[in-house]
Amino acid sequence: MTEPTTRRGRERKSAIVGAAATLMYERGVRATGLDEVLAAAGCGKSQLYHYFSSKDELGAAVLEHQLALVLGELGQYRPDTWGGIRAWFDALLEGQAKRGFRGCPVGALAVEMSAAGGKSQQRVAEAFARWETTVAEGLEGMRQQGKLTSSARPGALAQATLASIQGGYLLSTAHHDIGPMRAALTAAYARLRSFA
Amino acid sequence: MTEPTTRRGRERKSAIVGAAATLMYERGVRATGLDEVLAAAGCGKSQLYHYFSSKDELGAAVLEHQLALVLGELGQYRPDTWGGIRAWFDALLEGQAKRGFRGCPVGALAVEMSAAGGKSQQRVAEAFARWETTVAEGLEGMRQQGKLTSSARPGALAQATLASIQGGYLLSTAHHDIGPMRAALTAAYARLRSFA
DNA sequence: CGGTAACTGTACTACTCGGTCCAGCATCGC
DNA sequence: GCGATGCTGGACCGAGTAGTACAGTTACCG
Repeated sequence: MTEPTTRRGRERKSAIVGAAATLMYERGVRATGLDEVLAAAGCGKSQLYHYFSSKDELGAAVLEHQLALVLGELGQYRPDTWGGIRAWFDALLEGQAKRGFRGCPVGALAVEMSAAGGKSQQRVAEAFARWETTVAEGLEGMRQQGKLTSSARPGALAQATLASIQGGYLLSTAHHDIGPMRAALTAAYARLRSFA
Repeated sequence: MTEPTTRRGRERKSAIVGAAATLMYERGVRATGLDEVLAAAGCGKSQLYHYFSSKDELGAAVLEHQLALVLGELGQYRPDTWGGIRAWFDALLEGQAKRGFRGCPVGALAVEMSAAGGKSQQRVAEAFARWETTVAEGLEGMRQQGKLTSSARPGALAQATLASIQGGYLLSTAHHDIGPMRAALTAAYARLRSFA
């Protein structure tokens, strides 16, 4: 609700969002109690309601936080080169295994928040739109550089790629095995290469 | 817990699972209260605990119910022919739109249940394994008929296909738009055709 | 250094939800 | 018909949860 003005305030708010992000990612949004979040963040309830008007708004901040994480990682690579895409895919696989097969930091929240309807669903749609746009821009760059045929549709390709990523995460999480995600990303990469 | 022996008993149990399936699919597992389920099924709490020992077991029955739905639909087509696969994909798209972009009947539950851990997660893994096997068997048939090259790996292809389906559902649900799912399934089909 | 506003801890409330219990009703073999 | 068993309704309980109230502390600014 209120934006923090002091250094301490900013740190507290950030700690709350961080703790909430971890717990909601691991257990799910609805399964995470505010008391747990506060205990993990090491502060009381008044702070939470000083900065957020409801659990819903905290969820929105968490979604934003997780999206920034994902886009930040993507930003470390060149999504307009074949090597960059490949490296990004490898990083996704490694991250999923390292985090214990808990799924996509954004996608895991997305399913629950989409079902909730209302503003939550709208926020999820926007988050994915930003992710899709980032990927599509990379593909558009490749098309202009002649690395992709002019018949390639960056928007649709970006959506199909993201779908493979999300589906790969989902199956990998269900099986607690990286295999399905690797198969999904291999297929996604081959699909992109077919337009080279 | 107890299996019903009379006709009335079977109908009641079936009504409970059906109502729970609808509600859990629409709102999520944890967001669905037992009282809501019972109200929708038109019976009291003692029935539920006469047939199920916990909400968790009810969830397992719902998952089974939804998987049967999905496999039943798949069974209407010939998953070892190009036309059959195409028709199946079209049916998936149509179903998603018709049900109001609520996602995959199985996948929507899967995310929440996987995060819950324990037996729930195991059951989800098994459900997807059965789905994957069914698709893989179709592809294996195609390979033996020479419709797919011998280098094609039915298991991995089935996983990649399912990943595209799940990811397509997820994005389509987030955007409330069939476009992303269509893009995902188009890519999945093209990937399969590349082994023709 | 002093006042103001931001920040913080915690007790409390109102409510929801999973699960239990028990008394009563239907059903079916004999 | 009649007992045994399966089925049914709903009141009840305890745990947990989102959100509030309020009094006290800390940090910034002139």
